[in-house]
This record gives sequence, C-alpha cells and structure tokens, in this order.
Amino acid sequence: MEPDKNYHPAAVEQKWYSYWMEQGYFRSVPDHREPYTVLIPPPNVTGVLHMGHMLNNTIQDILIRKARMEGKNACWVPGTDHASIATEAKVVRMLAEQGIRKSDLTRDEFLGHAWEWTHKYGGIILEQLKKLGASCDWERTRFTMEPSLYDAVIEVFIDLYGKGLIYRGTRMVNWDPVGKTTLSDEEVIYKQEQSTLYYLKYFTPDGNDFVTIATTRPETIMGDVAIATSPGDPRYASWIGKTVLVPLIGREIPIIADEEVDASFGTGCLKVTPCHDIVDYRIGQRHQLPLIDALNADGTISEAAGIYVGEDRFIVRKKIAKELEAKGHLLKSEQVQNNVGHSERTDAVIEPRISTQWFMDMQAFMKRNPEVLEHVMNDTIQFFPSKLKNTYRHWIENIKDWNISRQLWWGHRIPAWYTPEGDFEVAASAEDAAAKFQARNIAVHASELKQDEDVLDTWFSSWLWPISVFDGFTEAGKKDLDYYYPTNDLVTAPEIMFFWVARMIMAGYEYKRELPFKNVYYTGIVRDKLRRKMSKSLGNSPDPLDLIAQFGADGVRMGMLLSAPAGNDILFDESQVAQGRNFCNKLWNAWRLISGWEVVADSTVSEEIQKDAQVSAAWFDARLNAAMAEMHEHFAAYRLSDALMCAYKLVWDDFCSWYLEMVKPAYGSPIHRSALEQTKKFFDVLMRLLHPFMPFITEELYHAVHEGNPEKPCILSSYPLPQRAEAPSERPLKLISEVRQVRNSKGLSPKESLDVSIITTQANTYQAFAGIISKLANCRLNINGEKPGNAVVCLVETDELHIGLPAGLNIEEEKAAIRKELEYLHGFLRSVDAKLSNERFVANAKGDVVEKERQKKADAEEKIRNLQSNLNQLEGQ
RNA sequence: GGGAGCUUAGCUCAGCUGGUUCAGAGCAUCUGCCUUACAAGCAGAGGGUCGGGGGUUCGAAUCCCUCAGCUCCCACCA
Repeated sequence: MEPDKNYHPAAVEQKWYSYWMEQGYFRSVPDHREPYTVLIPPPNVTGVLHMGHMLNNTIQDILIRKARMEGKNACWVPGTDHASIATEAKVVRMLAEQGIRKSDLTRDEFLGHAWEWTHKYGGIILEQLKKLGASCDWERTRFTMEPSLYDAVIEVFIDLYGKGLIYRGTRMVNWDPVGKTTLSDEEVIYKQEQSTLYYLKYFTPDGNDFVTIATTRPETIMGDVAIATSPGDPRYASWIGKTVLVPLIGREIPIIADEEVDASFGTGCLKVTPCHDIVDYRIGQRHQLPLIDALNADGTISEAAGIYVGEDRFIVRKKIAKELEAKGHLLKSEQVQNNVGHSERTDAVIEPRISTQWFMDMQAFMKRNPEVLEHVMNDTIQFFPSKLKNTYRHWIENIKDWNISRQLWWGHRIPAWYTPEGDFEVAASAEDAAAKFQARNIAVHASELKQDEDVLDTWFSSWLWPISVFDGFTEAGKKDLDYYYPTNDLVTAPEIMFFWVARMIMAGYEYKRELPFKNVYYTGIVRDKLRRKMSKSLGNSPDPLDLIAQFGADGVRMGMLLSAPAGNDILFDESQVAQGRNFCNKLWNAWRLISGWEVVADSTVSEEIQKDAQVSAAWFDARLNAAMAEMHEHFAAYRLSDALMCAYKLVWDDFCSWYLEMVKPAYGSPIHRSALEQTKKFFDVLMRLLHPFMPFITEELYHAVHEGNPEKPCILSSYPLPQRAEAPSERPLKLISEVRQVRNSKGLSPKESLDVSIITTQANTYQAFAGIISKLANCRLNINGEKPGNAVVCLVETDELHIGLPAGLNIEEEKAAIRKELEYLHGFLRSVDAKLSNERFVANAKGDVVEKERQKKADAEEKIRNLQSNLNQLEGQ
C-alpha cells in the first residue's frame, strides 16, 4: 500500500517510543564499553515542561543518541528536584485554596501534604519529556528528596561542618517576607524601579535647628539609631556629637561621622538603621549602636517600632510620608531610579535582616579546592561558549559565604541538635548528638534535644547530583560511580551557572578530587520573536505538547535546534517548527518515491542507464562524505545547529533535488536492482545521520528501508563516519543550472528540448554526466562539437557553454550581457594583476596564496578570451 | 560603578590564527511552474560599500584606536 502523501507523526512516535522502552534500549549498566554520561538538570518536581526544557533536553538527547550509536555505553540519568522554596510556596497556595493555613499545621502534617502533592504532580514533567523522545534511562530516575539522596546531603553537611567549612552565625542576610525565609545572594534579583526619595528633617531636641537626610524608606525611621555624616564634610562638622530626634517617635539619637558615608549623595547625611541596611549595619557595629528591628518577619511593622504596628511596610511607607509632611518633617521629595532586590521565587521585595543562619565559608572552601577555578580556566572543564569562563572567574574570585539555611519545611532538615540551653551539636541523629555532648561533658539525653527547624537550600542538594544520582556516597553506589564519573556533558542554562554548575564543580573536587563533567554546554534563553523571554506570566510561551501534537516531536526538535547555537538566545517562531515538520515530510516523500519504484534485473536495462546511475552514485557518495566530515567537525565543537543544517542541506539539496532526480527512472519505467540497492544504502546512511536529531521518523524509515527487519534498529545502528574525501566534480551540475537559468529567463518551457554545446578541456567529466545532463536539463549535449546557431553564450567555470534557442535570439541583448560580463572580468583581472605585479605581495604572501592568485589570473584570462571571441562572432553577424 | 560580549541581506546567524570571485547560509521576498515523491513542493532570481571614523598592512568583515548603539553578568549610594 502506498504511504500517505504527508507524514503523520503521532502514531509513529507512540509506536517507536514504546518499542524502545520495551526493548530496554535506554537502559545503561556498567560494562566493558566506554561510558558516555549525561545528567539531566533536574527540573522542579512539580513543574511542567516549558520551551526552555524542550531546547535543553533536545540537545541532551542528541548527544546521548549519537554517543549510543557510536558504540558507547550511553547513560542519561533523569530526575527531579524537590525545589524547596518553589514547591513549598505551591503547596502553601494549594492549602490556602482549601482554607488551610500552614501555621495551623504541624511540620509532619505539612510534609504529608507536600509529599501527597509531589506524588500527584511529581514526574509529570518526566512523562512530558518522553513525548519529546528523550532516551533517558528511566530506571535510574532520581529525586533529590528520596532517602539515599537525602542521606547524602546530611552526610555532606556533617562532613563540612566537621571540616570547619560550615558555621552558624548571625549576619545580615536576605529575607523574603512572603516566603518567610532567608535567601542566598544568588536568589536575589535586582530590578530597576522608580522610587520616591524623601528629604526629612530631624530636629534638635530644642526644636530650633535640624539636619536633613534623604531616604527611600521612611517606614524604617523607627529603627533609626543615629545620623551619620562623612568625617570630612564641613557642612556637618559642628554637628558631630550633638543629637537630634527621630521624627514622629521623638527618640534622641546621636550624630556621628563614618567613612562609609558618601558626602556627595543626597544631603550628605545618612540615617543609620542597622537592622534594615547592610551599610547601616556596619556603621552600627563600628559605633556600638543599638539594634532596633522595626519590621516583623512578614514585612509588617514590629512592636519595637512603636507606631503603625502590624501594618504592611509598603502601606506604612505612604502613610508615614503623609504624616511626616503634615507634621513639618518633609522638606521635599523627588523621583529616583534605584535597584530593588526581589526574591527569585516569590518576587517579594527583599529585606536585609539580621539573623542567625548557617553558612558555608566559601573562601576557605576555595583555598582547599583551587581546581574549581583553575580547571575551568585551563579548559580541563570546557565551557561552550568559552566566553562564559570570564563570568565564572569573576564570581569565584569574589565569592562570599553561602547562606545555606532556609526557614522552610520542605527540604533536607539541618542535622543540628540543640539542648534546652541552646547549645548545639551537628550529628545525623539525636543519639549521635547526645554522644557528642557527652564527649564535651554536657549531660543531655537524646530525647531532650531538639533538631534545628530549618532546612537546607535546594542547591545544597543539587550540587551533589553528579555523585548522589549514583548513590556515590554509599558503598553500594561505588561501582556505578567509578564507571560513570566523571560524566561527559552537562547541558544547562547560563543563569544557573553560579547556583548549580559552579557548586557541582566544587562538590566534585571536594568529594571526588575530580571534575564532575568534562564539558558544559550553555544553552540560550528561549525568547519570542520580539526578544521577550518566554514566560507563563507574559503568556507568550506555546505549550510544548501542543506543538508536538501539531508539528510532531521531530519537527519541534528540529525547529528548536535550527537557530540555537550554544550560548545564543533562541528566538522562537512557529515557522521554524514548521520548517522541521516540512523536513520530515521531505524525508517521508523521498522514501515514498524510492519505495514506489518497480525493480527489474540489471540485465534488462541499457548500459547507459546503468552507467548514469553509477555516476550519480559516485557523485552523491562524494557529497555525502564531505557532509559527514563537516558534521563531524561541527559536533566536535558542539555546533549542533550547524551539524543539523549540514544534514538538512545534504538531504534536501544533494539527495532529493540532485541525486534522486538523477536516478529517477523515466515515467512508467522500472529501476534496475543495483541502482535501487545503492539508493537504499544512501537512504540508510541518511537516516542514521539524522537519527540523533529526529529519532522517530528516522526509526520509522530505517525500518522501512530494511523492509521492516533491520539487523538492529536505527537507535542502535552505527553512526556513519566519512570514508573518503575527494571532491566531486560540480561542473556538470553547474551546466545544468545554467541551462535551467537561461530557460527560465527566456521564458522557455522545461518541456522544450534544447541544443547545447560545451567547449571544454575536460570532455571526460561532461561525457560521464552526458545522460544525466540531458535528462535534468532536457537538452541534447554536444561536447566540443559544433556550436548551435542562435545561441546564448555563458561560462561554466572557464568552459564556454552555448545554449541554442528555438527562435528569437535578441543579439543586442546577448552582446550587452557578454560585454557586461567582460567588463567585470577585466576589472577582476586588473585587481589580480595589481596584486601580482606588487613585489611586496609576491615577496610577503605565502606561496600557495600567490599560486592561487596566478591561477585566478589564468582563469580570468581564459574566460575573457572565450567570451571575447564569441562577442566578436556575434558582432560579425 | 566594574566586567564581558555584540553590531554582516528584510529576519536569525556563520565567517577559525588577515589572502580561494570573500561577502556566505537558513528563513522570508520576487518570477515561472498543479513536471508522474512532496504546492508543507519544483526550477530560477533579486538583496549587504560587513555600525561610523581613523590606523597598521602589499592586502582588513577579520588586527589596533576611537565614537555611537545594543545585550548580558557582577556590585548596589542611603
């Protein structure tokens, strides 16, 4: 039965994915082969697939499938991340919809809900990846909160604490008042905003005089403990040591001088609010100022503030500004641009807050592990694109301590245990902790100890991913870890370079004394046509599954990849996906053509036809090998889009437009067996070349070309390698194009056969293609014979081509065309001559460059001779 | 404020250490075709003084300087 005119992906995708799964082709266990390992950047367990995932996982799948076909033991480990703050926020919201408040639940009750949620929605995203064709070893699916990975996190925490690299301390940290947790510096996103800068008068106790300060945060004045000026500022020299009253609350505060105040900003006078600003905090410490925390954890005004207690900070900002104005404290206000930190997850405006938290001492850590920087800079770990090395270096060189504790419940609970007196020990269990207290002569029973309420930053588990997915911290996982670690390629987004990539490298050197992966491929951000980042809130992101349904997984994969060189943003447009779909159709129809050919024995076909087929095959084979060599280079440099484009052109132009047209039998005629076999062999190679990019349709057609029974399926077949490297002669094809062009420009029908003559020194080249030329250009070719009358003259390289027209040659037009061409050639020749007659060029340029120039000169001269003689002839007519 | 990078055809981008007619590709556009695999197709075509200026060189899209514009990262002045 003849296949449908269009390729219908849905059924094909379903069929082959099930087949691959049933056969266990994605499964990897250690064996004698070279391993090739990729770890998925674990998506949030409750997330859904977005375009970024599509791009990212398409790339990983291409790498994995290619490695598998190269005979490596390809292992792609999938999994999900518990995404502490993001998931907890989602669960809190879900509970709120049911009228349940987190604060009314015990920790265990809340975790029960969270696990329920995780089981219900977790893994949806992994199912979606299957639709894309992802060939992960699903038996290896891991989750950062499952027991083994949980234990690894705890073990590492205890270990690092023991090494003195983790400490508990009181610092000014980033506080998210919506998530009610601290955040690391990396989780704070600064956005430029329009704010009001208020100029406030702080009066002296007698009310006779005042200083003016400028602030964007009037709601924090209740936390003011001093006014600071720059030490050298003459305007305020006489004020130092005096006091003023905080407006509205009337607290008397001193005026001090501190180096950190910039005399040129605002009024040169700074209100010092140590609890709500990092600079103020430092000033406060230097001057032993008291701490007055005017804000609660949820961003409302605290008891300590005395006024507006319990009201939200932003509402108070407006109210207090009005009150200050009414009471004569507002000198003026102006609009300013400033950067305001927001929580990456909840988007809440971050409050600097003094808090006791757990930190990792990054300076000390980096001293222990200098390879973390060195091995990226010297390309032991290669970054693609390499320009991101600089960004990495800058971050590492300016690294600050990592706040790793979060005031959340969904996560790895910090293994610290407190006595009723507040003393603590770090240990895996209360019993271990009690023993440690014992050793310090502190008598305490395990049951009296209370575990730290906080959990660890999500990234404190993710950074162990390359080790923990293999259970690498346990004895049982040693075999897998030894085999698969270090992994090969990591494919991820540049925005998590600090969060994740850098920290995996750190964990790798700390725990394995070795890199976690050899190459890091940074994908770009998927944007829409207007360069806007695709996001749910903008509503500009298509649903990936809808796209797959509409265009097919292969089409979508190709569309994603076509314009996605490493590190470049990809501007997503449905037309690219349509191009991918069209390409699938092209492949489908190429096969439809081949499969429809009626085959006969070679002996029943003329020798000419057999010879034409051989010439065609030799020509395509050369192109094929050239393309494979080029693809090989692209792959080596991780230029996957270029590799795909190369295959695309090979298939569409060289195979379909040229080769198939060359060997296609005349209408109603059969094809001889050896030509068909050769064509199928080519098709087989093309399917294998394309398989990593477009796994479904290639598997389908690979089976078809092997009559449903290939030795191995395409997914396990070998990846084709170039065998030889001679360039095919392109002159005959150029001749065909010339004839077609002339035909086109003269408005001649393709059905009208033309007389064509070529004057050449390479008669054999054309002779070999004679049959093909006459078929594809619909002409009678005469080599070095009599020129047709009434002919258009043009050049194929240096050869003269005469194309006889049926009638109506406009001689003046032809003369003009030839003169124009001559003019160009003379100009070109002059420039070449100028070079060659320049002694310095001949003396300085490399030999082969000079030789090429000489060849150019000779060619140009020959062309000019040929054209000139024809022009002369025309003029004689 | 510090750093990195970018500017080549209408759009998205290749052009490695200067030297093939080097000014390219894909898409889009235009012309002609329902030619017996595919109109989601076929055969052709047009389109850019490589952001501006200067310099080095026998020779510059490529190296240097400078100006302009854009992007990203880091810091975060109340």
